[in-house]
Amino acid sequence: MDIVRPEFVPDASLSTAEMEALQRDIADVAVFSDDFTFDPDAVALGGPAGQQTLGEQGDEHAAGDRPLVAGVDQAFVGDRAVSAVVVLRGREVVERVWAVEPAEIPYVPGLLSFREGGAILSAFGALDCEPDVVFVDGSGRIHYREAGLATHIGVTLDVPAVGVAKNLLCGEPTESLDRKLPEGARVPIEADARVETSVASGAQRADGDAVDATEGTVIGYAVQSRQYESDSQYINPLVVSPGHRVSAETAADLVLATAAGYKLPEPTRLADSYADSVKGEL
DNA sequence: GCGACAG
DNA sequence: ATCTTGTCGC
Repeated sequence: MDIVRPEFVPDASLSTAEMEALQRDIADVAVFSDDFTFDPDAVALGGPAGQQTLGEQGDEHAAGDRPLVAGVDQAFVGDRAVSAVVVLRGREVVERVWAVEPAEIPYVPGLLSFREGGAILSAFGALDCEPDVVFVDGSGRIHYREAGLATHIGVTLDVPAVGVAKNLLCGEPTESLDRKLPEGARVPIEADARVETSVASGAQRADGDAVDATEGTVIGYAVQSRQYESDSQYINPLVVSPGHRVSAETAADLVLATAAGYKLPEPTRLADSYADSVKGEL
C-alpha cells in the first residue's frame, strides 16, 4: 500500500524539537472518530480455528465483504528493526510481508515512531492488499502529543489505525487497574496533565495559544481481552487507543472482536510471531 | 534533584 | 524490545 502523506514519514535525523513539532502536526490532522466504510460487526472472528466450513466463515457475511484487518509488530536484530505485517479476513491469513531497516535512534518514550516507523512503512510498502484497518503495537492517541506510533502510521498511510499497547504511557484510568477485571471489560483512560491536546481538537485561549489537554477527555481504554478462570491469578489488560479514523470505543470493540483466547488480538499475535520467525532467519 | 514514560 | 531456567497455575 502507498504512503499518502509523505511529509509525515518519520525522519530519525531530526532534532527532538523537530520530532515533537512533527507529532503536533500529525495530531492536528489525525481523526479520532469513526471514519471508515467497512462494517465493524463483520470483523468478528468466526468459530474455533479450523472448524469453519465453506460458506460459513463468520455469521451473516460472505467472505468477499469481510473486512481485512492487518496486524504489525517488530523484532530487533542488533540495531536493525524487522517489521512484520499479517493481514486477516476473519481467521484466514490473506497476506504476510516483512521488511528490515536500521533502527537509527534508541528507544525514547514518546518518540517510538522515529525508531520503528521506517521499518513499518517499508513493510506496508511491500503489501499488495489494502487493509480496512491496521493494529499497531503501541499507543495511538494515548501519547504526550496525541501522536503515538499508531497515529503516526495511520495518518501517514491514511488508513484506519488502532493502537494496542501492553502498558500505559500516560493518561489516567477512571478506576484502578490493579484488580482483576472480567474478560470483555473496558476501563476509560482519560487525558491528564501529561497530554497536550492538539489545537484542532482542543480549546484555544483568546491569545491564540493552545490550551493543555481537555483533561478528562477519554483518549483510550484498558481492555481485558482475556482473563483466567481462577481467582488466584490475573492477566493485565491491554491499553487500546485510536490511531486514526477510529473512535476510542470502536478501537476497543475491534480488539475484543479479534481476540481468540489470547491476550493479544489475532492480527497482532500473528504479526508478533511472524516477526520473531523472520528474525530467527537473519 | 526527583519522578516517569509505549517498544 | 532483548537477555534467559525454572516454575507456578491453568
